[in-house]
Amino acid sequence: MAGLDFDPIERAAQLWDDRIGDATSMRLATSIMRVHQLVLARLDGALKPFGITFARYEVLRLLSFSSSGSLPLSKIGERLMVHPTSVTNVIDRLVADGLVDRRVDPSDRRRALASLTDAGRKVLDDATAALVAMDFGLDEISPGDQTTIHRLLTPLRRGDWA
Amino acid sequence: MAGLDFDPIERAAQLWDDRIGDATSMRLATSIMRVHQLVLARLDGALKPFGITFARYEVLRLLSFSSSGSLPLSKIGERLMVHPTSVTNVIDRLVADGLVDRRVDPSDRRRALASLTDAGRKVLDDATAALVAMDFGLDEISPGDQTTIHRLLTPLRRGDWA
DNA sequence: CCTATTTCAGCGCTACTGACATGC
DNA sequence: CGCATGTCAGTATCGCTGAAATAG
Repeated sequence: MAGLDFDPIERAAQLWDDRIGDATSMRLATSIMRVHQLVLARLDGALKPFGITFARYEVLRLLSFSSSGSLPLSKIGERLMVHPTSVTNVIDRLVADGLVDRRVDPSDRRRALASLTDAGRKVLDDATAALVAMDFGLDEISPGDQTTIHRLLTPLRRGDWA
Repeated sequence: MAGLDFDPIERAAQLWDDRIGDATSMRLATSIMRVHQLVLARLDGALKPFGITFARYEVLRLLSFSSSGSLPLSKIGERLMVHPTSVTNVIDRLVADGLVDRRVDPSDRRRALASLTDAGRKVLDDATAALVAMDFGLDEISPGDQTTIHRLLTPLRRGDWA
């Protein structure tokens, strides 16, 4: 299936180093693309039995963490760094599947408030157990290394908050 | 614009730790998703003036690195970990833009060989300069840390080659 | 009037499945 | 015939732009 007998990123990095120059950032950028593709496929695969994607899982989780139990769509987009139209789209599907309720905010009728249904909470709990059981697709990395990677990546996200 | 005054991933990790358990792998998985989104947007933004995406850039680069100057589409998919139908799609667009030539392999007429055109080589060189100038969107991370992250992520990709 | 929130239509991209044609 | 390579049709997901409706 794989067919390769070498690390394709390392190979590309060597050629880059020979012909172009320092390959450090090119190598990491390529790594990030591939690791994302790999981990996302694992997460979506684990969530498939529950009929949700990882993007939808993140919305369910965010709703379950909100103190009031509901959040306006704009807040969801802010927290998850998702475009407003994409939030509408994701919520639409979760509502259609009966996992989320949408209602108008009485205190500001421009707003739409989303909250978990009982079915949504059940799916969230089961999905969470599945993800924890597979260590979020990261079990080849030790907990210590996981923490290190997260810490070293944080400067990239610095623009996400004040 | 951002509106947040805290690290949303760190906030989610704290709540996770309180209510569910160890947040190490959940935090890194979420980090990977966000960092990918961020870096890809930077790369695609830098490549937009050249009319290509990062996915197409990777194909151009791979072709330029091949010793014979051309590669069968199946090989491209293998190396870049891209689905066969996606390879066809990407090559179609590169051919339409005049950056890649496609011809039948004389030695095995099932195969399609892709190679760079002169225009493709020019775009590749200019695009490479632009990406190097922006350090592949990773300039908030020191070269040493970039190397460390890449090394610690590698076990995840271990299944990509024998 | 201006602004904030959300929705809608539409476009572009990538991924995948299943089916198919072609050639080894 | 089986197998490999590639294409096509169709579906799903997400991302964005531009425009509109509604409400503060």
